Amino acid sequence: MFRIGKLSEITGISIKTIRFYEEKGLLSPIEVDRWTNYRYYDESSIDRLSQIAYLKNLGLTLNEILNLNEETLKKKTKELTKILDKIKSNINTLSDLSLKGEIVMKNFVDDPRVIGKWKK
Amino acid sequence: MFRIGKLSEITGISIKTIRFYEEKGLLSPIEVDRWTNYRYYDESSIDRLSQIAYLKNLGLTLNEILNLNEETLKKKTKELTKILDKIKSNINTLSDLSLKGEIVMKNFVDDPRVIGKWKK
DNA sequence: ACGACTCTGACGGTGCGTCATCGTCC
DNA sequence: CGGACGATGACGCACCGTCAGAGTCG
Repeated sequence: MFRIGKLSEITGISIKTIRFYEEKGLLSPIEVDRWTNYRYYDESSIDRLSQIAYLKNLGLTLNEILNLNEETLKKKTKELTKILDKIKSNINTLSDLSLKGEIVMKNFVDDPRVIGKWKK
Repeated sequence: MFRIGKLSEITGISIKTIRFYEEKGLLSPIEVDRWTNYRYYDESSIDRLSQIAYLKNLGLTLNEILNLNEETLKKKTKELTKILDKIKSNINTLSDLSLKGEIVMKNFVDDPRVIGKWKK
């Protein structure tokens, strides 16, 4: 059993973040001293925290991690696939903008036209 | 000259958002009635709002839109490229997880091993 | 007893949505 | 005069970072 500072040191996850995860119901201390309110953890806490960090790194939100199931993963995969396409398209548009040096777009009332520049 | 509701209606951007952009220094009313504090806009406001929406859709943050220049766009392009790779890799990992039905990962102290499952 | 550690609580940042409670326009 | 419209202000969400001011451990 060790305290929050140790858990933070081992995992590289900040104390604040650990407490925040607790608040969200993601990770509970094994024990809490009723007098000092100090939190105590053990090896299983390291596992759980690792799991959270891992899933977060994959792009899951904390809520999704909280309600983890197969459905969650499939939805997330689809979601990421959409984002992927969007980003691809955005990268192309951005490179194009850099080349041309002007912002051409449709606004909500008129035809496409230049409504911004930034090159000197 | 028209008021904020009209601008919102034309652009499809919420009143709250328009006010928020103003607060951030992105878009100012053409005129403000000193007595009622009503904001008034014209055609150029529509252009500016279109521009903001367009750039935001490309993935720029409001701060980046505020300080828009070539450097910003190049940085953003690089940033998006990194994210693209990350998402690709995450999609692969997620599909893999869905197949296996278990969460295998390295935690911070031990070797890779299963520390989570979700399939019934 | 002293420094390092921990506690709770509050505010900040991003980009708004959503009330709530006013005054205003026509 | 009434209903739509506008104003300011505050709280909420996601995910924490960063104090501040207190108590605690070794």
